[in-house]
Amino acid sequence: MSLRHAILTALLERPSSGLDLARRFDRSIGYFWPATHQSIYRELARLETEQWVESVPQPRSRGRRKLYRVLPAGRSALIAWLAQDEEPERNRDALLVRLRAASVVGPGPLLQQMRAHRDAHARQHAEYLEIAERDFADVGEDPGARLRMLILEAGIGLENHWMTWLSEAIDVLATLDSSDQVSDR
Amino acid sequence: MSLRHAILTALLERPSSGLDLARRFDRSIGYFWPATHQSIYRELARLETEQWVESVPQPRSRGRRKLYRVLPAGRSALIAWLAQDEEPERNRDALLVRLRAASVVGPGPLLQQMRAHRDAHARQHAEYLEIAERDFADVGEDPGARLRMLILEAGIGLENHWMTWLSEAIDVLATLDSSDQVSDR
DNA sequence: ATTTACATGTAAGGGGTTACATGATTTG
DNA sequence: CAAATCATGTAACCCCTTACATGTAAAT
Repeated sequence: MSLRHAILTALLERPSSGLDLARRFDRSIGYFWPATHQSIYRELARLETEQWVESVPQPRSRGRRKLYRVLPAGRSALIAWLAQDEEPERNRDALLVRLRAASVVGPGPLLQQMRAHRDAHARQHAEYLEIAERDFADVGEDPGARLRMLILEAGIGLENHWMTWLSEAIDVLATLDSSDQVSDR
Repeated sequence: MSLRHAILTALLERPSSGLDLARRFDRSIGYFWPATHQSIYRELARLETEQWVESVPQPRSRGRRKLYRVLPAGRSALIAWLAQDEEPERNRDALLVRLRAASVVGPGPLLQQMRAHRDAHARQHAEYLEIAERDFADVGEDPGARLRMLILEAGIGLENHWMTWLSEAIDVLATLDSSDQVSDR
């Protein structure tokens, strides 16, 4: 149930159209709460019926652009949501399922895939570092910026963890593979 | 689409009833692919109609216990799935959404929650370490065991990342809070 | 005018969660 | 035999994904 709160947050930072939101998600909040334009539009519609946001049609603009803005009730709801405490959710990780399967039926072409994952995480890591340099080089005293920087650091650490672990895992798998100790049955 | 493959893997490791599977999930595969007994039963039913598994009713046992076993088609399907490469999926993380919201409307009682999260991750970390000592103290040469150990190490590293990051984040938040630089509007 | 790009939406389906329902065997 | 426990299953709902559809303005 976090999409609506992510949207409220983004709209508080800057009133936007649905598509703008989708684009902004792709390079910030979407890193830890991915959302397509479809799900964003759906949620915006709900938020509007609940009077948590309002929309103003923008004539003389492309398409049927509408600008969304958070209403006081939406702001209150966001603050109320922050006050609820929730358990840490367990994340699903298909790669670990695959590795577990490999421990039973043999690794097969998994080594390749883990290299691809390692590279993907390395790319994401690099992207985060770029953002850090570009947006947070001199974070200063602004508390909002320091919190956003914290979030980015969570992402950096996470990618770093996966890069490190995947490198080690790849080494182990390569050894097992070459020594042919894992057969297919 | 990984639940079925997680189930196939678990059943290959040991033929089980649905409830047994659910219990085993809670202390192994479920760490990275949580599943309730309901979802497991549903998936088992599907797997059976596809002839990927078979079930043998167990009379003289409690309830209407059925023992599930993987059929050759299921084994092949699992191996085929291992051969497909998939992109790393983006994990959703509500806590980071909350932190982002906090950067806009103020942290409120978030500090408390982050302490709770830190403790929860510390507990999970400790649990993983126990498992490592109990089950992998002398992992030896068995390739299957080494792969399962790798998976555990991924979990340990992950929990470690969150413990570390949360500790730092808590420090930063505490500073911001006490210096009252984040107001509620 | 037609095409391209922008912008909002609809529809179908999948997978998971939660709450509830039912059947069968032990236990007291 | 009643209650507790084990075991399987149903139903409703929610959110997300994917593919498709429609409307409006700019570009050529």
